[in-house]
Amino acid sequence: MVKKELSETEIAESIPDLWQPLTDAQKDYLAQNFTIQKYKKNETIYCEGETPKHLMCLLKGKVKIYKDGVGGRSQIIRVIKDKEYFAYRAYFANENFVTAAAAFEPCTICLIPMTCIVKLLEENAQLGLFFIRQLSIDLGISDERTVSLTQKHIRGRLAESLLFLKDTYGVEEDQCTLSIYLSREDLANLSNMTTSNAIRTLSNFASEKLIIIDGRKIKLIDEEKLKKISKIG
Amino acid sequence: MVKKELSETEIAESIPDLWQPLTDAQKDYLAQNFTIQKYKKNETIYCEGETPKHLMCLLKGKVKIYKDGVGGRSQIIRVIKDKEYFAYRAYFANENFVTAAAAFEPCTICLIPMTCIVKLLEENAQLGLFFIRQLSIDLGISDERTVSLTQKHIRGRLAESLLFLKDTYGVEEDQCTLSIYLSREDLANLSNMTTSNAIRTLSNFASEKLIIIDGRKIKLIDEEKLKKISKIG
DNA sequence: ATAAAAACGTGTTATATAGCACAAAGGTAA
DNA sequence: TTACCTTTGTGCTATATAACACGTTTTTAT
Repeated sequence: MVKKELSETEIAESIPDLWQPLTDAQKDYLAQNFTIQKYKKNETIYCEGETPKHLMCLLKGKVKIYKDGVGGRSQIIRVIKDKEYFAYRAYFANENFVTAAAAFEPCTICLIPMTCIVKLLEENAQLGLFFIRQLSIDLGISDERTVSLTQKHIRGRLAESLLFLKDTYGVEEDQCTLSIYLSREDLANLSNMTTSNAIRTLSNFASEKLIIIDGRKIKLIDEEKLKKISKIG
Repeated sequence: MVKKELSETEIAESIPDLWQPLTDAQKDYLAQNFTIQKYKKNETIYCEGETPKHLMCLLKGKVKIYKDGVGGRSQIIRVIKDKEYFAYRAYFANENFVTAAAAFEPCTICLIPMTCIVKLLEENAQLGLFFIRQLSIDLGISDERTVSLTQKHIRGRLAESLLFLKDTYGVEEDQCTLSIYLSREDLANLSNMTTSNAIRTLSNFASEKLIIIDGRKIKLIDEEKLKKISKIG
């Protein structure tokens, strides 16, 4: 494995939204206080109940935020792609984590102590607006998701998840293969259904020529139809 | 109807969390820019799809934030009690409303143009922290709720709603009658179930002596048992 | 290379909850 | 009062989806 250390500048370029509103002194302060951490595939990043200490920025990889509910069933709440921030909500709400986070793939994460962030927030209002915007977007998504997951039928929920994965992580060069290869179980946990129903429904979509499945590789063929299925529930 | 105009000071006292971090000049600015609006019982406050323009602070009354989903089913996303702020999320996310709001009871609402708020935010970092905190709390609740509504069984969801209503709106002098009188339909929409199942489950709780129902009046008798039912799903 | 363990796939059954129909009660308006 | 509409309540039926069991394939570890 080639391991290249990321330079300070490279880090900064990776996290422009947060970095940009800062003064030079503030940038310096941040640069002196972050650490880099690597996580293996499927490794837990934080657990439910733990006390949040750092703002995390995903520099490389893919992360799931999930919650274990009743009867061992797990629900994926949201997913993180590179250059996104996470793990800060609970700190701001003055709570322990109510969710857990794990790496879908090998990840590189930049950690910044929340105390540093709060210090910067007290002197830089633009930074505050950055978090307000991010939290507002996430809250809207969460509200939409509550209704989708409770009211749509299985086919609608799975179609929605497939489209959502395309939106979030994009596709490969062929423009239709999802760039993320999830297990059937993760797909089920994302879509609020059992693993067997995810498998069955995926097969149905394939025989209806809406998608092509090759192991964990999923090609979206008829996106319009999938959107329709997602919409009508 | 006795109509008493609220004085500036009274308004200010009603909204301390937002008011408190402001300088005198900022308070003055706010005081010159708010308006008061009254809404009748069941009146719509804003609709899905509309463009948000004002921060709203509920001075008096009770409000539901809801979303109409597939097949005419409505889901109550959250409820607002007096002295709480709402309607600002969509503006910060630069979206139109994805939810609607309506008055459970006659309401008095203070409206502040979001442009004013943004102006204050740019010069007052403490105010930013207020919104960050509020959004963070709401996002946590929304995440918890997603899992509850999808994974718990009917009894668990209804028990949770009853306890939630007690937490939010409190009880009357007898210490057990919920201070809010909801229709069975609203109770169902809060708990993600059909009206008939809300009625049935409520009756079951009553015959199990967990609650006493008298029309829309609900007394919580065995709160411990309700908590247990809510927890195990 | 081989064993062990995960993940995947499929058929069958069980069940929670939605859907529907209809009656009774309560509130509202003329 | 009468009529009317909404809300509440109840029984029955239909159905979507979970649960289970079991075989096959793929991945991982030794």
